[in-house]
Amino acid sequence: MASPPVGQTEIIPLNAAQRTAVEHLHGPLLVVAGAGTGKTRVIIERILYLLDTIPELQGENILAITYTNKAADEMKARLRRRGDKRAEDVGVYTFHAFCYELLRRHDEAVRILDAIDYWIFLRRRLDQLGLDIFKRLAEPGRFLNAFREFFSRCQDELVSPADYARYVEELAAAFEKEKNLLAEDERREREEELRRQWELARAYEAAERLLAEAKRTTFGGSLLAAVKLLESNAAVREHYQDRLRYILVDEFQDANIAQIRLLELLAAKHQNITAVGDDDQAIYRFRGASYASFRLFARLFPNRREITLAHNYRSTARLLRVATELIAQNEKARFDPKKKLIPTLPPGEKVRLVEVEDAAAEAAHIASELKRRYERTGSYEGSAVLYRAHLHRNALVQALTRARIPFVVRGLSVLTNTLVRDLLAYLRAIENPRDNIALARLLAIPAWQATPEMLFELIQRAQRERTSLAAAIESLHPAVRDQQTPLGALLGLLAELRRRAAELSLMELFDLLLERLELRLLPADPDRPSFDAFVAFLKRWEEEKSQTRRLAEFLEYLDYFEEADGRIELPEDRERRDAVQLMTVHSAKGLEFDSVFVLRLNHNEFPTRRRNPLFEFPLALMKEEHPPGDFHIQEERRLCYVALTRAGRRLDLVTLAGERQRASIFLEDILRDARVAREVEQARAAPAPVEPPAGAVPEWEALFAARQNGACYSRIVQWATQGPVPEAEEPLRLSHSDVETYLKCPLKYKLAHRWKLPGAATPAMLFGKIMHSSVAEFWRARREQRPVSREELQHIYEQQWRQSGWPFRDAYQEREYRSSGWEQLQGFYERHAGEPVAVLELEKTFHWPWQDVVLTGRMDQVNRLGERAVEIIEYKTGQPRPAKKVEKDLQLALYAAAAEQHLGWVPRRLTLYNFTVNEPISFLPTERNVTRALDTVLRVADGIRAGDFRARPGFHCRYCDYQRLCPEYEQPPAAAPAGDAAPPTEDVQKN
DNA sequence: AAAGGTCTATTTTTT
DNA sequence: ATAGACCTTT
Repeated sequence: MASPPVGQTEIIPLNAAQRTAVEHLHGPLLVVAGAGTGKTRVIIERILYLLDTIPELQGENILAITYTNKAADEMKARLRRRGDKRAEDVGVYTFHAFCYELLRRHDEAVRILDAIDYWIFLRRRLDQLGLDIFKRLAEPGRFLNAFREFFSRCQDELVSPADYARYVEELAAAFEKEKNLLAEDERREREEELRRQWELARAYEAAERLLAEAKRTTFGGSLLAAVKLLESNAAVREHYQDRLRYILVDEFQDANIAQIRLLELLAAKHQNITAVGDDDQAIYRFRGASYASFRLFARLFPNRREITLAHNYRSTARLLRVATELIAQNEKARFDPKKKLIPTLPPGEKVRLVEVEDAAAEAAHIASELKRRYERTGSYEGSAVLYRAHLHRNALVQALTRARIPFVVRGLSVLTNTLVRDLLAYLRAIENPRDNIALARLLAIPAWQATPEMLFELIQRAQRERTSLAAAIESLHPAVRDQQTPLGALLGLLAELRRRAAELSLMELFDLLLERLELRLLPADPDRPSFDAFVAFLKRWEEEKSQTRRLAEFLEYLDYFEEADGRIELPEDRERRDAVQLMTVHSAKGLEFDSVFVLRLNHNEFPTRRRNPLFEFPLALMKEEHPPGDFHIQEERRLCYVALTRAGRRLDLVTLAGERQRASIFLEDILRDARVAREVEQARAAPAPVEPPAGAVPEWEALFAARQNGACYSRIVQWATQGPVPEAEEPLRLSHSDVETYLKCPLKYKLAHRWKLPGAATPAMLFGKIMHSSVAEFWRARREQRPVSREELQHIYEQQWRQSGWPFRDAYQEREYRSSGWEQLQGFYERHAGEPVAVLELEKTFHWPWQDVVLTGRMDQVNRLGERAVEIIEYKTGQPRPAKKVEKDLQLALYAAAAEQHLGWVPRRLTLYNFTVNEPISFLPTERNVTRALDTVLRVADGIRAGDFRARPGFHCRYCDYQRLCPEYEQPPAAAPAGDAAPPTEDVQKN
């Protein structure tokens, strides 16, 4: 428990229902135990009662199953406390740990891959998955998460690759029969869908085969395999059936079909199975939990006994009244629609419902409430803030940091920690001397004594000399070679470690790095837990996952890890009690707090908007009936119920009431009945205090002050948000891509175009360049009246590849790009080889002074159509866009304007030629679109001149090079805990 | 009322 | 990239 239990302690005697559940001896038992009714206690007491009552019963005859390791550990600890050997021997497992052990008896070598490692496993074997429709050259891993989720869903439902293939065969057969009766477009649609299904079935089969060959399995796979083993192997089955005389399952509402089948098999002989849970708290449907686990249990064990625990020992009566009213709206979907919690505590305070203007006001409100309570009680213990999605906490984290309120965030990746990011920057700069982003980060570490101005100067020089930042340092300061200057020392350090990287393992190299940096963290350092988690991650990789143990392989792994949305989480912080707990509602399940805030109770936030998976698990394969009503809202409502029932004495609900915000339907649920509404006190919070300037977190410098030791703690985020900016050249020069970059993210524009810090090239960009220059070569020859044969074009193309090289590591991607590029070029050749040449310009650049800016650009090709009439052609690689989108394309509209108003042409036609489809789209931009494009340019110019460079996080961040420098992805340093964090005892020398 | 255009935000999590 | 919500136009 995250706080001392407010409810029933073990001294209070069991109530009648609890006692009946504990003392039930023979046959199946279903315990429907609402929130706070002492369900874990019943399980423990029941195990102890069985051991006491049946003398010949051994610990190993009892199996207790939970969902999380944490729950299992807690149960073990409570059994151990009994000090009874038999109680200690009771098998307490998670479902997956149990299956894993079962499988390992038959194959010692089997290992389980978690979701991220499975993603990486598949990513490295993409070429063997037989992908065609679900192949994306620019983003090879694009569909892997969807695949992984789908495979896992299949396994939850006990559907093997062979089962799925059979299902698709049936679909195909049905289609064959009907297809002559179908209208043309419907037939085509069905064919299309069938091909997708075949590919899905093939990929599932291939993925499982690859896992088996590598002696790996997944969580879902291990469950399916365990069930198959028990079904097919009588000896194993009977062994377990004999041994397991009593089986108890906690949180049964979250069981999926495979887990229920497993239990059925294990309990077949003795039938002594106890399922405990609360269907109102079923919140894991999205990962396969059955719609109706309780109903399935009832069907499998018709002679079960059923007990309902209704007395709640956690929450005040008022609070329960509100929570109960909410969940009652799920009526149709509930196992027992009438179930109600019975309060045992006094009425207590009213539930508070507060309307605030926006996210900042929400954060400010919660922070000031917390502060008020602290002033009253002298502690932050026992308070939690719960939210639906991690994103909802961002403003709050800032507000709490600013207010110096200690807090612990669950599920935060240490990859957002400044120190960890710095160490990673060192590792990256060691591995790749041309990694400018990493080096920029390092330059902002005080120990190296660089300034933003120095960085800008270096960037300029690197650009002029077409080299890396590191090379620019050497050429700017020849003195660095003798390592007398701080920058020289930095380069020297990187070079030394780079030399050693060949012979040292990752951990050896990392230790050497720490030694050189003289990084010393005191046990009480707020960064200690993040640092430790990071080191544990490195170790674990080296020992369990790596082939070579070398830095290069690790960085490849880490890139994939991040692409797969992997997080390195802090172990749960049991020590820091005097802190507010921030977590998602999901991770709050099973916990209780004296005081709970639930935030963002808004339409489309909580409940979240409905979203369907890319690959829907087919209804036809589902082994259970679908529940009535709107399942999404029901599940979200259960989640909200979980949130409300975490609270003991105080519950604060917060909703945004800004102009475009609607309240959550759950608030309506609660307020609909006037008698319940009376238990809620409604208020409107004071307007939010004025926010500090964009992106600024003023206290960072103060928070850094305590961390002066070691050559770490980069100030790059402050440089990026508050530091000086190189003077802009006036008039401002803007290309279409500058404009688009600024619109996407002003901070990215600032770093890429004002700082001019170059990001890394991407495979897609390289491919685009190769295709463009191949075509330009082709037209250049044609313009000179030289016919070009297909072989010559191929020669040109291959020449381009040779010149560029492939600086990326993914050989599969290169192969695919290379062959697909040639195929596309041949399509282009078919179309244009015989065409008369009308090329007026190739790669025509322009600088058009317009109003107070200069518009720049480069037209791929301009064809002559008449006296002054021209066609402007742009070539594109990658996913084609529909014609409608193309017609509003900013780039082409600007080119049209430049052609007409600056180059003296009459653009008759703008053509976008996409290589992928080999189908040009031609149009003439409307007056309106041109005006709009030019307006956009002016708007952007205004923003730039006003110095508005706020980061705009979003979808595009995924492939943004500057993420490693971005304030949106870096947590402010934690406030040092008052008092006990002594300053470093020695002033560490800085290199 | 329907259609089309524009804006906006893109989960939750265990093993 | 994409879907859904919301806004505008017909």
